[in-house]
Amino acid sequence: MTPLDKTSDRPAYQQIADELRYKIIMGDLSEGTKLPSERELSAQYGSARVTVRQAIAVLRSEGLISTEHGRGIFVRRRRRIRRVAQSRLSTEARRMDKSAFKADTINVDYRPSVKVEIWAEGASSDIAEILNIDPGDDVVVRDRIMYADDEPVQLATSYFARRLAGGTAIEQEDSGPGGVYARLADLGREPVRFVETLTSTMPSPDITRKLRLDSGTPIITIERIAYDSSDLAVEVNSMTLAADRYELVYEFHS
Amino acid sequence: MTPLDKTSDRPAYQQIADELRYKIIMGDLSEGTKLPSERELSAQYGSARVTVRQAIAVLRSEGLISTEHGRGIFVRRRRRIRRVAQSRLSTEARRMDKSAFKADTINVDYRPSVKVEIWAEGASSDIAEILNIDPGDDVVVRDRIMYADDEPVQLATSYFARRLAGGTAIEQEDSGPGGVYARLADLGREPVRFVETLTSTMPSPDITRKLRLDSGTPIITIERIAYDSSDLAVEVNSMTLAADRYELVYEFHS
DNA sequence: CAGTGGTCTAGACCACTGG
DNA sequence: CAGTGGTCTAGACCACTGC
Repeated sequence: MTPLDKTSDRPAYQQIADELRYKIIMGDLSEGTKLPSERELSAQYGSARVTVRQAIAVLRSEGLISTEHGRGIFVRRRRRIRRVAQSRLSTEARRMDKSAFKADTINVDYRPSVKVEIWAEGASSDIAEILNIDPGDDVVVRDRIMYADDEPVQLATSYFARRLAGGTAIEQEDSGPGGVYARLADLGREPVRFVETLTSTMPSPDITRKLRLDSGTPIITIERIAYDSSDLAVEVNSMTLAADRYELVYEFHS
Repeated sequence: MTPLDKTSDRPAYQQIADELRYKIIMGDLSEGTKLPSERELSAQYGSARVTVRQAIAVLRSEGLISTEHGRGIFVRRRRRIRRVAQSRLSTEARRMDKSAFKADTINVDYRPSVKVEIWAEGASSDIAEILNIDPGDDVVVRDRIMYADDEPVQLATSYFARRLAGGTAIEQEDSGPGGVYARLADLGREPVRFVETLTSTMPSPDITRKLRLDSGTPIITIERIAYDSSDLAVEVNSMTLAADRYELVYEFHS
């Protein structure tokens, strides 16, 4: 272990973070490895424990480590789920009766599961405008939490005009073979064009809790609008992904 | 101001963060507003300054505020650049002599600029495999920093087989009308298919410095491979975006 | 139970900003 | 210069984990 350079301008907590970061990136400290305790590090570096904690906070905010109360400090890293935008929503995929999310998880050997809640409510002005209905008109809301090996990895909330989806399997937890898009196709409103708008931010405490995020984990927010062949919007889907669990793939032509 | 609830399980620094977060989200504290100083907050809440600093660190890590040494604490928020994947790379866009990045920035009234560095080097095994050349064969590297109103918002590094790009304007800072893709088209290798793979993480200190990121700002990493009409890769482009400055749009068909 | 991380105090000094 | 955020100390007690 390199001792602190007291003459350096670089603050002690940064020097400590630098050294630990280097060891993690170089693989000296590999995934899952337990770091020395805060008190040990404090003694090793001859700094106050608060200073060591500052260094730990830096690395946690970079997503490199996670701390577990009463257990210790550990090096993080997890496999990502590969989400390929086009293939997952293809008509063929539906024929094979794979929901898009389940298809995503299979290629990395995760066991997928989904918890669904469904209700109807008056549409917000944003949603109403997109779905071409009047504000306050009822929409069917499908709210899902997606799990990989029982860990939550994605939240998704879809909105459909109730005028369209009411009385169909879209209002059921099990939306039937091929999922909701197959049901829209049954209604002659098969979605054929999709527009996804992505942003990435740090999560609010609410999202952190729902997705059980470690600190230092951003979220990716995707707003997807699905259009039918008449270019009318049939679904609005607002998704929130744990960024450390996903890799997104888009393909397009010039 | 609500006083701290000493009986609550919720720690003091979280209660302080909660109240300030609420005011920011509700708009009581609007963009750019200066917060009370740490010492003032410390007095107001009857807590040690370190505790107030902990609350401030929470909000900073959520991207809600930024601190400026010697000046104060301010509410953050900035407009995003809308990056539409397909239209920006269309043949028409090239005909209009708009580089993709400049087109992105115009729609939000930013003044775009780009700093370019070019060199040749032996290809890494990853790059070589994609570009279908031997490892160590020379590649032309175009390294760019993109600015919006003189603030860096994106880093991008493109790789081309030197066998292909050598001696062309691709090796020049100014790659000519329509940019490098037009030059590839001149060579009969026009890129027609693009695959973008996205991830989002927290930045390393190096990236934080280069993009002058506030803490609490994730980055989006995009790896793009461009293929010609024979489905051969002609360019590998590795991009790093300041996530708080961007909104990405993808459109596709089922 | 011992050992871990989580929270908190009451100070101190430094470095930067702006009048 | 006064006021700001940045760093640091040397303690203290709490809450959780696992033997």
